[in-house]
Amino acid sequence: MQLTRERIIAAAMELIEREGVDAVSMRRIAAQLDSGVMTLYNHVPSKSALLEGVAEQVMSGIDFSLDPEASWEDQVRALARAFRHALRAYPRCAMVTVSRPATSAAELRTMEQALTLLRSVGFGEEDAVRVVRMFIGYIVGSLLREVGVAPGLVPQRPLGQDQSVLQADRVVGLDPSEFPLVTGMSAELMQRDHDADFEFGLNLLVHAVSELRPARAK
Amino acid sequence: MQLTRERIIAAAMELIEREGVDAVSMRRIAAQLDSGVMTLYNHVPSKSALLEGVAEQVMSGIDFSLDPEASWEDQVRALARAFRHALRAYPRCAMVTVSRPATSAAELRTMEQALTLLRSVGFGEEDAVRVVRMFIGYIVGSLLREVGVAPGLVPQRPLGQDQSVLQADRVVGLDPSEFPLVTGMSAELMQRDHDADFEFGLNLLVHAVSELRPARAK
DNA sequence: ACCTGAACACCGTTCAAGT
DNA sequence: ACCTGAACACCGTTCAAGT
Repeated sequence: MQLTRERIIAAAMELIEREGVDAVSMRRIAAQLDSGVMTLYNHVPSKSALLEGVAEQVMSGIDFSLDPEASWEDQVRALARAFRHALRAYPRCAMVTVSRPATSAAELRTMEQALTLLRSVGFGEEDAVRVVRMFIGYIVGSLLREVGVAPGLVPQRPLGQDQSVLQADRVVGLDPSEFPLVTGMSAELMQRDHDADFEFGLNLLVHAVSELRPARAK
Repeated sequence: MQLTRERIIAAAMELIEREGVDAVSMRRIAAQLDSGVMTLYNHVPSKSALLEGVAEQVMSGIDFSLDPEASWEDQVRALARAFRHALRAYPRCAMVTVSRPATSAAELRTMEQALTLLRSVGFGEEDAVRVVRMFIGYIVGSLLREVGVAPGLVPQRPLGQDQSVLQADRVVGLDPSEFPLVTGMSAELMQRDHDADFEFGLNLLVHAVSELRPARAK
């Protein structure tokens, strides 16, 4: 089968999801595709360009279809959920995506869509940008934690079977007198309904933003 | 001069800030400390343990001193700012920090402090955890973008002089008919007052959380 | 146009050996 | 207790050579 940029990106994404970014090497991808290492370079200029392709692939998974009948708050919610949904489809690839500058068309489309929505309901340029950034910050930050790589205690079953990740469950073993709440609430902290948590924060944000709007809208 | 864990971590942090995480290698750190590579392993068990040390160092920079006279909203704000402040002191090391599970005492202390504050003003266990996570999500997500590695358009002068980062300025060159707002607002999008942006979102969040509280407080 | 092996300048870490 | 060089099994990428 012919080697293509698409197949190479797909192989990289598979490998990232299965073993993590650190396991990705041009040599391993080539092996997986039954080709020589150097063959990859006929379709992809470098490893970092390949990872950029992965990022673009992840972001192109965002479903932008909005219900124009819905309230603008619901449209904001839908957009935020679509972003989150695309990232969650490939959690480890999503980490790669949010760890590099956004330059691809797929990434900019998200920004464009969000700005359009906010401008259309009366937000000024400056506030529109700030609100979008706040939502992106929240969505990305939540996902980082959820995937188990950010502050806030490691939350769930690890994605891989690496011991390095498994050992993260050691909230037990903390000094309860130093961390009474963390130890006492470890059940709360460890096993979470991430979707419910996300909706909780999303509602707070939408509510906050919705209170902000009328004051500035013409 | 004697080699110590502290000196090794400090050298790693310097290297990370100057050239980025990818430039960090045990060999380069050793060279910088005028020692053999293997000497490092007498003080640090592995490279990944070394990076965990970096993360702990970053998190230990959080200043937890709160004014007990202040309103709880102001205390929440102060805590959020202290977290952000510590991360911004070493932006590239902060990226390393938020990219790995939080297990160190310094990291857990942040969670403990935040939970204590929220519980003391009447939030239930579940809401306290959710609120803290929302703030962490926002702070971390904002910083990711601000440092220039997350979606939302590359914002500022790159930290290093690498061409790979410099080329990120190419919002010019986009098709204005496809991205009218992004291209039209590129000035807004590119040069930002990050502190003002952060305070903007922080205020919205605090306001949202403050509206949530009375409904549940006893 | 597409493929490729050899080679180069790097990695992290094990091990056996030094003081 | 602390240090270290050689060696091993890896990297990404250049280059010259093949079809």
